[in-house]
Amino acid sequence: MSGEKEQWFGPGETARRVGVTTKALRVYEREGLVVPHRAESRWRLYGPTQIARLHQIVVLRDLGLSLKSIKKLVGDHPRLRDILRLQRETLESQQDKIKRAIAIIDVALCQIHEGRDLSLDELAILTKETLMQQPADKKKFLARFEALIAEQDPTGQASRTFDEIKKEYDGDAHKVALKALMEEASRLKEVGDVNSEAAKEFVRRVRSRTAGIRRSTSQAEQELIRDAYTKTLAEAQARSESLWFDPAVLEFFRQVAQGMKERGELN
DNA sequence: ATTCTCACA
DNA sequence: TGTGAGAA
Repeated sequence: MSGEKEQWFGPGETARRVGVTTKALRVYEREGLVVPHRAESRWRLYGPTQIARLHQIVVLRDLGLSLKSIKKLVGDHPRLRDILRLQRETLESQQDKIKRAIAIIDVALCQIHEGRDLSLDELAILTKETLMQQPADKKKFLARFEALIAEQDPTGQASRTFDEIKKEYDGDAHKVALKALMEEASRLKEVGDVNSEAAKEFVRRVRSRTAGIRRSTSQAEQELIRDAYTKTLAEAQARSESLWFDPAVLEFFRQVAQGMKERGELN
């Protein structure tokens, strides 16, 4: 083909051209990502194929991929699109982690601000409660939830409503407030009286917060979303996936609201 | 300016 | 996932 002879470089020159250290080259070799040729002298020699592969390795590494995943990717013939999708997912999950950490700090700061001094032990408990939840499962749950809504939603109106609800509750302040609400709900549910004044008061309070959403959403859409939720929950439980909320608490308040409706205590 | 191994972060 | 030391 071309008159140009194949060029072979020693470790130093190769490292310089690829933008890594010779140490790194040998780590990649140890992990089975590149196999350089050897001169009689036992010196490593890197040719065009090796250099090309090294370039692939460094670009994937700069994306934050582990050597182990890079090994799988360069060995196979992956579409760049698939690599980027994969990496996007892991970055998103890291982002979730950071967001949860911030939420924990916000809750702690909030309590300190109120004059309540947290011990490290209490912070540890807070961390366990908030950080231990599985972001992957949560995302999976929400994705399935949305998919089921879309399935039964020819006009797309219910999906738009769901999007709005998600946006509405996406802020950190809302998340902290929501967490407080869930804790209160959990305590009320432990009491177990669906007709207690406290439970009914709680329902009224939550409904007043969500009045706007309910007003702008048709009965049919609300039912559609409810159905999708029930199905998603059933599927998740069938796979015994962990959830970040307690479905029993929601069911408890569904009963409270049901009772109130039957007695005409709700509009 | 290279090889290898080992300890260390 | 690399780095630095030390011997060859």
